[in-house]
Amino acid sequence: MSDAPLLLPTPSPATPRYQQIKALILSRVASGEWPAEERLPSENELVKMTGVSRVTVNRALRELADAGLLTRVQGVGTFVAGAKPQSSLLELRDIAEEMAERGSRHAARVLAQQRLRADPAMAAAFGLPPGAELFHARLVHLENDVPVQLEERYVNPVIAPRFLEQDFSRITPYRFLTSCAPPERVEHVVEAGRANPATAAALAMPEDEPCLVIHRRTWSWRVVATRALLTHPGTRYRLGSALD
Amino acid sequence: MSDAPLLLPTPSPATPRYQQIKALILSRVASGEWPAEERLPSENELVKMTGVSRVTVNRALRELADAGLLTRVQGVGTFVAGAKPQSSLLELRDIAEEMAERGSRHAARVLAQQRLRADPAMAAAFGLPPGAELFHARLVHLENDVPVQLEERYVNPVIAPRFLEQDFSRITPYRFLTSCAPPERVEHVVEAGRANPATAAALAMPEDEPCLVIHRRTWSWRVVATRALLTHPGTRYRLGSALD
DNA sequence: TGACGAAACTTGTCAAGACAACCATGCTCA
DNA sequence: TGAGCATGGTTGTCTTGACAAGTTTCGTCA
Repeated sequence: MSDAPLLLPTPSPATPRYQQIKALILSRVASGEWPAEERLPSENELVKMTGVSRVTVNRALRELADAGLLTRVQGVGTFVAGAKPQSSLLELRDIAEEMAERGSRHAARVLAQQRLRADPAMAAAFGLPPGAELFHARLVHLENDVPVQLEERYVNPVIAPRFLEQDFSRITPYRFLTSCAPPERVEHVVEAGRANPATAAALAMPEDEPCLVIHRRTWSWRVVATRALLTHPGTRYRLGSALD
Repeated sequence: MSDAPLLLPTPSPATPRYQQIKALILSRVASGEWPAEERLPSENELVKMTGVSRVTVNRALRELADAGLLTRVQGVGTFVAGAKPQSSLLELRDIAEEMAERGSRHAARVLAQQRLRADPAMAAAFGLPPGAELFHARLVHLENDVPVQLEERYVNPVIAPRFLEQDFSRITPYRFLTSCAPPERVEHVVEAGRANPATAAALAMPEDEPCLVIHRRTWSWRVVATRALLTHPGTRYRLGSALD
């Protein structure tokens, strides 16, 4: 058993060892090598495998368990947490940040970015006259190359005049917009539906399968700043939210 | 310097020492002895004060910092985290108040109100040991005599010791609980499902019809205060809310 | 006076060893 | 056969000791 390649050869200056252990575990779980309910090697085995001390292995496993990825039972072992609500997707917080916290890679595919004129329903949602100009972007958020959210974003030009110049594969609309105007009020409507052909194609899911749509409006400076329709595959989703 | 009274004299069998350190810090912060922005004693000073090793002090401080109660700066020190800087984004509203604003009449039917022991999943949601005691209430909210929401409410007894004595046909659990402890953090999980027989009967809806379930956890004083499962008929629901 | 640098102090991390609490297994003994 | 116990393996926690990395302070030197 070669124990070298499991960790970076030299104590990498930037990332502590317990983080490397966490990344190691995460990668094996993500790759399917250790499926759900699988029992992990014991702490002592991981010590032999990685060459670090048991305290370090323990800290890595404990933090992953605190985060909900693992389940630990004293006297028995450590297990990959079952398929629970744990595919937390979108948040009130930045979706890219959330993924980063989970150790996932975020990417976004921009499908459209344009100005358009509000139809009566959209105009009413913004409190603007019908035909008023709005900005619009449509993008798909990917977690480790898997599509997890379709974002239809409508923006009041008054709030973010430079919205159309942004590169949303580099900065999420959420992040850009909150930098333009802090949201003072938020409204959410949750809707259970089924994927229409366009949605199914964007999210790489079968047509007519169940999905959840979050309608979100945010106000800034007393006017409706943006409206987002966030579509997720499946019947369950975590609306993260928000602390202090 | 007497170091004895700061910690329990004997290594208390149940609670580990790092937990005792955390409780010590928490109590001083809660009592106002260490106000916001105050600098805490250094790790080495806490070692002298408490008699435990620095690793143990470090773990206690690190976990409190992870929870957001403290701020740590390498080379400088540990500080009590400032007061809640910004507002909560998702405001919770009392369902009875919402109805009043709409000019509807609210009523509630209490189906159960009891104490129970947490199964492992519920215990995990609360961060309590399995078998811990919880309070529970099940009630149906009526809008103009029409059932609109089935509320399954689980409560951490520490937060609301008198929960079982309340008459929830007169005051909503939400209203009572927010009077006990202000929520500082909220988490929502949305789930689309179909009504099982019990739910259908409670909401006077056909069995197997679509419904939306909101799982809501709220934190107060850094612990999980309550968990609510709110079931609504239909495929659309306005989560509400709010402001600064 | 001003710039530089050493020293002290802080937090961040890791190692090695130890004991306790808990669980599963298998063995012994009635 | 069945109950009870010993044993080994697992996680949970703690201590001592150490080094690294960051900040502040203050003294020294130009």
